Amino acid sequence: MKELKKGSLKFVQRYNQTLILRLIRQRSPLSRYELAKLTKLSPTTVGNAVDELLAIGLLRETEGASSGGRKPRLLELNAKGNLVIAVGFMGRQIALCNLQGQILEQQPLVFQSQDGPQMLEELSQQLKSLIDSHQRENILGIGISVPGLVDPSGGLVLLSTYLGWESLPLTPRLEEDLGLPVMVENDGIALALGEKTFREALEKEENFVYIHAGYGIGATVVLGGEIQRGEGLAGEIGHMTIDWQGPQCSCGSRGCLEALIAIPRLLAKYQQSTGKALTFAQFKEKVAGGDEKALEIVDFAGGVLGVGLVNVCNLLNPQLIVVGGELSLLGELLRQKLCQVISLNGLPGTKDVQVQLAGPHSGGELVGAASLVVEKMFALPVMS
Amino acid sequence: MKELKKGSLKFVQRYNQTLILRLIRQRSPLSRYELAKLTKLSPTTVGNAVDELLAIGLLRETEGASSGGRKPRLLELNAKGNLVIAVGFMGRQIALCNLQGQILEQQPLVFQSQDGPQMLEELSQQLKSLIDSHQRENILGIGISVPGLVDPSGGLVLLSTYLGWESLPLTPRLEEDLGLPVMVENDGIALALGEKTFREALEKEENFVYIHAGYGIGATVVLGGEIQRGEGLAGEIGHMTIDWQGPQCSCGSRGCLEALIAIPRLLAKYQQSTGKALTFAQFKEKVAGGDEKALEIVDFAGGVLGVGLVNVCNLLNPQLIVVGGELSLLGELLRQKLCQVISLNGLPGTKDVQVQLAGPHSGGELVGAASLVVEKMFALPVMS
DNA sequence: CTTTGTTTTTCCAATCAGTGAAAAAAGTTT
DNA sequence: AAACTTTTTTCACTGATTGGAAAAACAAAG
Repeated sequence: MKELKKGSLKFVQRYNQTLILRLIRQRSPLSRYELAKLTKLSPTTVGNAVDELLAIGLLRETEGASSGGRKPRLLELNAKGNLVIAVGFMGRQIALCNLQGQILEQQPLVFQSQDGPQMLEELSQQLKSLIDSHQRENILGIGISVPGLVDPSGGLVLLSTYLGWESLPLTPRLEEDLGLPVMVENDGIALALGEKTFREALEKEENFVYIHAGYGIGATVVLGGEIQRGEGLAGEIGHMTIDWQGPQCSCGSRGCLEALIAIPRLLAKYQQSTGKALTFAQFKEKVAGGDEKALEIVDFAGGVLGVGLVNVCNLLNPQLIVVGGELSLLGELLRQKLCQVISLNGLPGTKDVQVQLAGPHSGGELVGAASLVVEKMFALPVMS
Repeated sequence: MKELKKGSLKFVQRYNQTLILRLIRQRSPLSRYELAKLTKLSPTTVGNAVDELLAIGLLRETEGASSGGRKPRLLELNAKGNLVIAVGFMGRQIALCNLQGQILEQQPLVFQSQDGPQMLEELSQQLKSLIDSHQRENILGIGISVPGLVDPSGGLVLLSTYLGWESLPLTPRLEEDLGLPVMVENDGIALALGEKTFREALEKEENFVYIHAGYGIGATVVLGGEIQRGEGLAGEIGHMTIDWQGPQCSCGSRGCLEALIAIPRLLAKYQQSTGKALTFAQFKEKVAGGDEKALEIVDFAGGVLGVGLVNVCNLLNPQLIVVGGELSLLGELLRQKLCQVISLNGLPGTKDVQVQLAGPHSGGELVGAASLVVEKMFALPVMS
């Protein structure tokens, strides 16, 4: 049974306050009067909650135009005074974002030392100088996206071969150094959370799957508006069996998605049929240039990934699939093949799924990292 | 964005009341004193909530033994005074259950008329006589499990080819006739909900997948303690592609789970290799009798279903998989093959999943139907 | 310029759920 | 019978929401 906590009056207050905050994010600017109508809370309650949010500095008040009566005092997010630092270890970038997930400032994350735990010291230094160049009190927190296995609640990086980290208490150390809240997440989850957080303001997509396809293939599953982690390791779509008697995969199974269409496999396939060994960047150019063999391989990749997506759709029936990762750089061609396979092989009900590529507009790692902190601000409280 | 409702004081009260009710279900009998300690609510609050629950008749008070002080007045569920009627259209049975999901009385559901909407009238009659033979005020509601497409919130059966129903307003009609709350669900979901509801009292399994494998193959996904319906049609695991270039399936894809191991396929396979056409019941006996060809086919079915389960585990990483449906009658042999495939082909983290057969102990359709009503009683309220 | 009407915000008394401590009740043990 | 324990009830208090009324601020009409 879920660990259940008692309900209290304080909880109701925090809940309603968050409700108001979310409403303002979604449809700002709003007056107290409008908020009261929308939430069906009493004017008093709205007034008190707003006063508090103003005092904390989360909201900002501006004058509105009268529509024949007293001028409304419009409320909106105080974007300037609420900043978030985003750290992306995949792309080795660091950025300053606002609450809407817009990047205000960006700089590369550079390390003198080799990969390993000692990077932490340098990271801390670089963060410190970024914090000091702005007002510390305007910074809400720091979100970090790390490729690897992460324990977000403890703030640990359990294992990141890419960075040479193992059981590194990232969050506690930085929090002590910097005196600001710090949150870590796996890069895939951060990406999906970024999509969810900053899309939520616009539309309601409670059920979607974010696919990261590149050198490996993973997925992040969001159902009922919640990221689903299962017992901690959900989303390993890369080792889904598509071809029961297909080629052996490193995982022990046969015909896994990854064994068929991870980037190294595609490049190998290209080399097999043409004799040319390419990097992925070169391959991408071939595709853009209309190279026949390359297009064939994109078609193949789309076909296989499409079958994988059909499997996912049949099982979870999401409203949206976002395809990110390097493979998504292959562009519209890939997307169309995916849609084609889905509409051909999907079940009647499940194939109305939208397929989108996570283009540059779609945030990326830094926005995902920022969303770790932003989500907290707008998350409805749970009983405590 | 989720439709958000305001928080109110009344909500807190209802929430805490439910909290107490759930605690009593889980660890009854409990005294008010113990409840206050467990919930960390004040004695006053617990006292008031319990008084109300007693007044409604949901709880019962008994005398406890003193441990050196005043005798505790122990509280437990008032099982006798809170009954639920369960209707299972798959097995055509009707039953009277208590809040723990135990079946107290069971009778076949018989119809004079042919399949079709007119069955409803007869159902209503039979329910009426069952209600009249007990005290109406002791009956909390009626839960109905229907094979087919169901809209539970509207109480409609959208389509059930098996029963010859289409767009039938089942719930509204019965509620009008009988004056009791009625709930419908798809049979697969009801089964899974039954597992969830009556297991919750014992252990916490928030992430599990219920597989119904028989003439068709479906799944019900429970993540974070919530049944996941996606956009309405989740769980169609039967058309998951396992063998990319395998045999054509009726759905348009190739090598679907159903195309490989639905019961008709298994029987056909048996006929192919032995020339004998069997019913499933006969096939089951062959298996029990140790018939070599039959065992081979069970092994095959387990192998294929196992791959499907690995795919599910990799994606969702559940804690438990319950295999129900006719195929589960093949017993331990099948289960062991499934476990074997999972431990061979699963990823390191995801293969600690438990696999259980939904044996007769595991409730079944009627318990699932009953759980529709019971769940409502113990569900934590949401803001309204 | 004043009056009237509208829109928005603030104020106020009332309600109601939860709190914590103390009293009361009901036992057991010495 | 007295002392101690355990459990329940009582009571005065806090604090969040409520709904209505008053006040504030403004536009348009007279």
